[in-house]
Amino acid sequence: MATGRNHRPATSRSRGIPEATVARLPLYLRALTALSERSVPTVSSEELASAAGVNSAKLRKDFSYLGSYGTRGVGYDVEYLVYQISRELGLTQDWPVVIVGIGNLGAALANYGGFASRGFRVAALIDADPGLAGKPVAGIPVQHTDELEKIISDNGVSIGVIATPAGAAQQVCDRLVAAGITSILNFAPTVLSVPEGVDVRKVDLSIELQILAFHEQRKAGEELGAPPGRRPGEGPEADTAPPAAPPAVAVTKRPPESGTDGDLPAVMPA
Amino acid sequence: MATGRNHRPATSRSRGIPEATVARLPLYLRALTALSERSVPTVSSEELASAAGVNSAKLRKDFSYLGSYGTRGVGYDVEYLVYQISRELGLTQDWPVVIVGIGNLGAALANYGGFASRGFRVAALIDADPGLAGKPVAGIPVQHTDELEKIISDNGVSIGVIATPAGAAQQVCDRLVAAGITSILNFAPTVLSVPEGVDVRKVDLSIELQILAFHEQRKAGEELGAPPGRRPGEGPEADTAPPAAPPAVAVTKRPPESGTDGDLPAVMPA
DNA sequence: TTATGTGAAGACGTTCACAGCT
DNA sequence: AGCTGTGAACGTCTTCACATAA
Repeated sequence: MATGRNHRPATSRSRGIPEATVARLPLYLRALTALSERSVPTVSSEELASAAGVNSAKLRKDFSYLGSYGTRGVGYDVEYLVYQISRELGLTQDWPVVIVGIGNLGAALANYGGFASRGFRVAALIDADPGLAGKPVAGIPVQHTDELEKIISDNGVSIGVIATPAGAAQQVCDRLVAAGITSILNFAPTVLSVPEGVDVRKVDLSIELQILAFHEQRKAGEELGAPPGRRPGEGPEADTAPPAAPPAVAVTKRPPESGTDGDLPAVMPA
Repeated sequence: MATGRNHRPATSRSRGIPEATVARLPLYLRALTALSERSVPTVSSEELASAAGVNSAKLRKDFSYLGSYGTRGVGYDVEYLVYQISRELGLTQDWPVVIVGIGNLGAALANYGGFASRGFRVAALIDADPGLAGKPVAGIPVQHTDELEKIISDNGVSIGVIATPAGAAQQVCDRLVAAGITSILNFAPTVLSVPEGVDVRKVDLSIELQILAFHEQRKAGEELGAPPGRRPGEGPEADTAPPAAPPAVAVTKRPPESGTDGDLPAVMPA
């Protein structure tokens, strides 16, 4: 997943819903919402599972953690399930959200339809660039970073989205946390450190691509009838026997490590 | 995760690297690259783990799948590890990527620094809007969807990024796959169906926020000294005893399901 | 008869704790 | 003396298969 935890040992508390299940509830909810809009009254675990892209046993097990909301021999009532899952996820209440860092990505997030439609409300857009201040993005005027603390406390915001460059992320994070935010969605390619009790999830483009590249590489290898598990690449690789010893300055071949630029999300400074 | 699988039973092939480990390699790589830029020659599992935000036992176990690249009593050679991980991930080769759907999000992706810096090269930007055709985004001219197949085969592209609205995603996906793409990173909030052998990973904003909301809701409950596992909300909830029976049209209270708009990424049509 | 709900089995992932090198 | 590498223990997630209910 393009994704980070930050919790107590997962299935922590006695009647707690497993983390893996929580992560799938939004998927079910989306599929159910689509059915609801088509006025489909009931759905079987098989049908719903296929719409959500999981298998039906998993789906039934997931739902069993929420309670017994189905009817044997029939299936699940769509409207009822939509409501139960929404409530379980906390979407029956309103969640004001602030987005910090209004570059291309921040603007994309601000415009994101899925926000408004599910209990989330963009309460404010914040950027460090004074030139942006006052300019509306997605109909919401951008405010300057100086206002951050005030905005958060005035609006009772508890969820923050960080879409700044990597270099600014930890600092922004600290201010958000100090201002009372307890859940953070981080788009900057950095590991954020936060105090106990604050949740961080990360979305990291570059990581996702690298994972794809890994599998892509394997595919290319298998095509050529390579022995299982090892792609052909440039020889027997992790050469069973320990490498000729970690050389002081590598067996390199790598390009000169492409400057300092590193990994930044596409944004203006914030 | 913000993230989806699509593989054979995970640790499939005999000497295969566990999926969970693969997902962490990019994290280690980033931390190592930072050390490399600061010319740090070696690093211990403890230090590196802390920089990557994992614990050291996990990191050592992960590395053990790659081979024995460390030196007991000393630690790991930074440059050497950077190279080994890069190679394992397939980043020593060049991966041309196409981005389909050049709205705010697509533009953000095109500008993303992390792309270029790690073996990925934006080979083309594609959008369905004829008005965009020819206009440069991040220095690359946008091309029309009609050219999709040609672009992919001419450039030998095997990785595609979908940043279109949900409605267009499956169709774009089908064309990408037909044109020969075997790895897809999907930003559209839809379940894509693809043939065997094609990898899909998804990044889904709305899902991440919903997961945060779930935990946020729990926190709010616990503060008030609620019994473990159940937030106070609006009564004893999944009321232990089966619900008064799945009512035909729900116990509702839900708002009128906020239009049809649903969940779209913030983009222009593509 | 049909489809849910769930124990039990199995696969996978993480953590522990220490043997083995340097 | 110090830190890696890894079996073994443990926990979590998935899948199976069937009893249970409509």
